[in-house]
Amino acid sequence: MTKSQDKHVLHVKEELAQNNQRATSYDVARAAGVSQSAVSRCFKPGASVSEKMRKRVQEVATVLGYQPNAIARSLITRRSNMVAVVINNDTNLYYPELLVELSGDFNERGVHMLLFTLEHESDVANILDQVWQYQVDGVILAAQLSDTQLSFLGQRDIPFVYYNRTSDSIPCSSVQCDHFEGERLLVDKLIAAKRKRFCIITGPSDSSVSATRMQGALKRLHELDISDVQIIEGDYSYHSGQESLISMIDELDWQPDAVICANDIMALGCIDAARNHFKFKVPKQISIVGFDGAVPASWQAYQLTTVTQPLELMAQAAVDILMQRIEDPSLPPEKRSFSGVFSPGNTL
Amino acid sequence: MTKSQDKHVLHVKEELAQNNQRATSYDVARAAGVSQSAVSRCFKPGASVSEKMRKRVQEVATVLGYQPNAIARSLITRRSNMVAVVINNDTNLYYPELLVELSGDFNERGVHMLLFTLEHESDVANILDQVWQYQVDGVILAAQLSDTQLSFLGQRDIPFVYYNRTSDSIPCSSVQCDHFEGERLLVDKLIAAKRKRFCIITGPSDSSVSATRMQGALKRLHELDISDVQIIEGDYSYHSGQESLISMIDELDWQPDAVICANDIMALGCIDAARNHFKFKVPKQISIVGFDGAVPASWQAYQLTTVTQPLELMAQAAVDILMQRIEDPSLPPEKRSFSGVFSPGNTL
DNA sequence: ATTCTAGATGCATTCGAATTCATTTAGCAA
DNA sequence: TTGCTAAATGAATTCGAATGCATCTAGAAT
Repeated sequence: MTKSQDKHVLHVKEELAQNNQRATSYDVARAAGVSQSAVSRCFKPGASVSEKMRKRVQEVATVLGYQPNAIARSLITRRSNMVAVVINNDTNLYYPELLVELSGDFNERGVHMLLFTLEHESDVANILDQVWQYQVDGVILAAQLSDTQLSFLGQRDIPFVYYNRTSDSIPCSSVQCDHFEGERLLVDKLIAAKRKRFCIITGPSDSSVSATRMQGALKRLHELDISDVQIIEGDYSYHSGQESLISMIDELDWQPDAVICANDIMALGCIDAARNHFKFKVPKQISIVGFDGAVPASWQAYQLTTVTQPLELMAQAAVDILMQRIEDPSLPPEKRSFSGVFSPGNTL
Repeated sequence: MTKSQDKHVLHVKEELAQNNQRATSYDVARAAGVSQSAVSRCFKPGASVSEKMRKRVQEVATVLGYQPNAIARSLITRRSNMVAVVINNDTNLYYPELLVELSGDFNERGVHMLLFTLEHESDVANILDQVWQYQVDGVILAAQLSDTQLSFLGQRDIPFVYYNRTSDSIPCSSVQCDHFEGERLLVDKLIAAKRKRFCIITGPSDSSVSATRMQGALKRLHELDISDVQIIEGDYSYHSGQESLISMIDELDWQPDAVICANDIMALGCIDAARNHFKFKVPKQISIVGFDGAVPASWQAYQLTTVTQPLELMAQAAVDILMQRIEDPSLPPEKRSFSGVFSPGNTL
């Protein structure tokens, strides 16, 4: 860089500083004595620019602290490089690994995550408007939507992937753990352990995941001609696991030797209630199984027998499917299902 | 709406559908027979528009499925209504409530969260570039940054708030739990329980939170003239809690009657190791305390004695401080500190 | 009826980068 | 040296909404 050029650059820099402005591609162009198009091209890999130009522009850009404005770029390219992740509160509380994994996978592809958490189901409509306004390239849905809401996305041609959920009436991409099969497997294990009196603690009634799991368990029990089954509704929380077992035994007067919980956290509550409230030996007097492979389930105090969701694979698959559909929107919906992995534990 | 107007609107709608295009404010204007500015004003609360106009435009907008393009708006208003949340992986795994709380608070104010998770500290620089490119209005930092990196934000006048961290050399806003005091309190409780032989399991060496907590504990022990203290480095994980206690006793040959863990999760690992590996009675033979108020710490199997961070208040404070500085960037940095709340538990 | 004013509306410009198209330059062969 | 091609560069336009400014309208005051 010659001295006079250097001066020129510094002059532009000072000018920007005075007006408290960010450097734009025009500023860089002006400072480097080239056109704005040239600057733009220097930041696009594979563009037709001479080595000299690229070096010069990069130098000036560094001095001015220039970085392309992603917002302006999005406007013209019609690609925001942002995806929305819609997740209900519980999902993040019970599987915090999901967000971490998704975030890592997206970042590797230069895609950014706009996070929407749902407190109430009623917030969904509002959130979909936001999603639409922010021109996200795609959406990961880890929350339950109505068919109407799903079709909102479909009609507007926003690629999306359902995580651990699906819709029967609307064609859509999804990634799932095979809850149904996993739960069948657990029932078989309980049977093998000579369990006779079954009890099921479900998740909240509006959870499709819970519904599928419980159907799997019930179907298998039915196939095996077992009808001694009590069902009680929980809400996925540790506390509800405790309370459900207690009211099952104390109020419904039904003493099970096998408890099937719709998720791990309730199973842990259940174990504690069995041990502390009823002084049961687990698994000697009562077997307890969960579903998920939550981290605390493997802690020594519990060592829960459960089926682990391959969360990492599932997240990767969701990202894969979504990104493919963003690249090529004409791709048809795809559903991927992963088998859960049996984790023996010590409660069966 | 007259019949002919209706027809006109539908014509525009069809045109858009054919070209597979989103409706813009121009389309709405064209369909409604008004100017683009008018449409824009109809979506701005408090703008000077007649009731008739507003109604007409809203009608047409609904038919065409028009929503203002947030990207285009950001470009002209220089406000993206997005904030970046930079969080290291562990933070979300150990306190998933934080993201949920932040997200809720921001959404209430119509602000959206761009999420960045950090796997390695080395990613920070890269992420700061992204943050800059996306023109976020502000940043919440729940990850450790170097002073150089902090000053990157400072120089560029991006408002930011440090969560549970601070910098001594760079003036910055922050929200913190008073780790130091909280830890002193725990020491006093342990002393009151007649504990003599202390052991400390720290977090990773680069964690400033752990450092502060441990300083608090050590300072207090020192004041009380207790020098029988062994220190071992953990990494915040359950597993490292277990291992640390085991190697403390088996390898360092130091049998403590009080264990101070830098966080709750390690304390839980520690409890399990004490009970299962060493067959100790907790708290009869050994006291164990943590810090955080993590959810599993209160489970019946553990009932950990700990100090709970008022996470909700802290998140709200962080959002408050940040939003204030976004509205008025001339505001000086502000630091808010919250006392932790003693949670008695049953391990002391 | 005339003047005045506040409110409503439209025109034209702006934000910052990408891209098409036309033009220039450089490199090489003849 | 001339002619040709491919690469490099710049000018001009575009994306979609917001806004300052000028103009127009309607209702009130005279």
